[in-house]
Amino acid sequence: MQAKKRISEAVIRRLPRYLRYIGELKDNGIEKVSSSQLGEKMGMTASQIRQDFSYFGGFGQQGYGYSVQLLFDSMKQILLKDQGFTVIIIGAGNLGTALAKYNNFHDRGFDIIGIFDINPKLIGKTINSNEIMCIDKLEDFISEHQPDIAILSLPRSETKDIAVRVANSGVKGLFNFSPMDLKLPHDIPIENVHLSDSLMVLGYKIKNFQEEK
Amino acid sequence: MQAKKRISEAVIRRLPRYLRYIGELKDNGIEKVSSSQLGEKMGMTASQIRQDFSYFGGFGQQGYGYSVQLLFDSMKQILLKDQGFTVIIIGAGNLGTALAKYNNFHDRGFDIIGIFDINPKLIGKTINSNEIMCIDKLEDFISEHQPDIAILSLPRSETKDIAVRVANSGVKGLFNFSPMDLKLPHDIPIENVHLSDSLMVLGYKIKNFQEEK
DNA sequence: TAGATTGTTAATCGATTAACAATC
DNA sequence: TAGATTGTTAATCGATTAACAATC
Repeated sequence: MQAKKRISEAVIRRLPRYLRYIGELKDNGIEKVSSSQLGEKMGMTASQIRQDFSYFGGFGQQGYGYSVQLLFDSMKQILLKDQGFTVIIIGAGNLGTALAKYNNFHDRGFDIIGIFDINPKLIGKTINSNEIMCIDKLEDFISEHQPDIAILSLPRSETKDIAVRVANSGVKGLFNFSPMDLKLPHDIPIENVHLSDSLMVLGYKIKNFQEEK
Repeated sequence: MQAKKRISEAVIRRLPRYLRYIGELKDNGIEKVSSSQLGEKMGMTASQIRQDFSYFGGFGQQGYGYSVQLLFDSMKQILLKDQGFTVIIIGAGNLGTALAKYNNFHDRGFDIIGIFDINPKLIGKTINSNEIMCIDKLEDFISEHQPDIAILSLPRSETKDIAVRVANSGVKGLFNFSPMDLKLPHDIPIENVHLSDSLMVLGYKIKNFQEEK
């Protein structure tokens, strides 16, 4: 086992991808895999896979490879808390609703336990057995249920204020969909999903695709 | 102007972020900015900003800095085609609908010109003046309107097939929301948005946040 | 002109890949 | 045991930062 060092952002971002591929192997009843087989499948070098896994202690056996089950369990343990994570969604517009109904979150260990909006027409409605609550109840709900994560699917203009409120109340991380870089006085992990940024990257690549060949 | 070399992925991914910040300066009526001012604002080094801009020829003047207007126009020109991009959305479920209503795409130069679904209950409905069409009409529509990009907001099981169909019909890039890595026989740009991967990264960071301090 | 700030080259840092001894 | 494949160290590659001559 390698000496414990800080895991780089690049490595962290590969972990969910490992989990997906290993889960697939498991679902196909495959019991063992070598770093070169997995590398082939994932389009990366065997070396990088072994290097990445070794940051967490290494899960393999020389001469054999990796047990898919062990790899899967280890990766889950690295990424999830024992009970998974609890999540609230703030903003029950189209995007918030879509996210509330998105089953992949639950399947990957993220449970939505509350949905909030300011619009009286939405409050009281139910999405996947979660009743939409008035945003006035945000602080009370958080202190009672201690959700780990708040998903912010709000208009840009509301995002900063609400982010400060949830961070103040003790939420541990933010998942932000507004097209802005949230800067808070609180030092907590924030994951931004900038859909139009991603689309622009795609546009750039399309534009420059032909001439690069 | 630096010799023309391949722009790295890292640089490309920063471009939309530059555009956002420069647009903000412009909206605030600010006329000039230096690399160090911009770096301060964006949380990056002045050196990186100058290096990045120089890949595209450099837009500044020694001793003065950068004209915000020129920077904005240049960045738009680098990222967008003259007429912007045309986009179709395939899959008008919750996520597809949310994306169809998401105004940021339009504001950034991406115009949605068609929406498709397989569900007869949705076909004929209208989202932002786009009527949802039956997926049977996909090929005809594409050959008539030549959209640049297809957004795939489909069930995982449908994604691969539809991706192949649109790529065959001449769509130039894919924006995929299914939790899988699309591998196609066609060599075209694909941008994956893996929401649960991002959420897992956030989970990991939350889990490891305290002990790192 | 003097001061400021660029664009670019060189130095550093970090991430990926290669190599190989350890060992199952 | 012999063959295979890991975990880890060393080498390479690429990206970021620093330095500075060019020049507005």
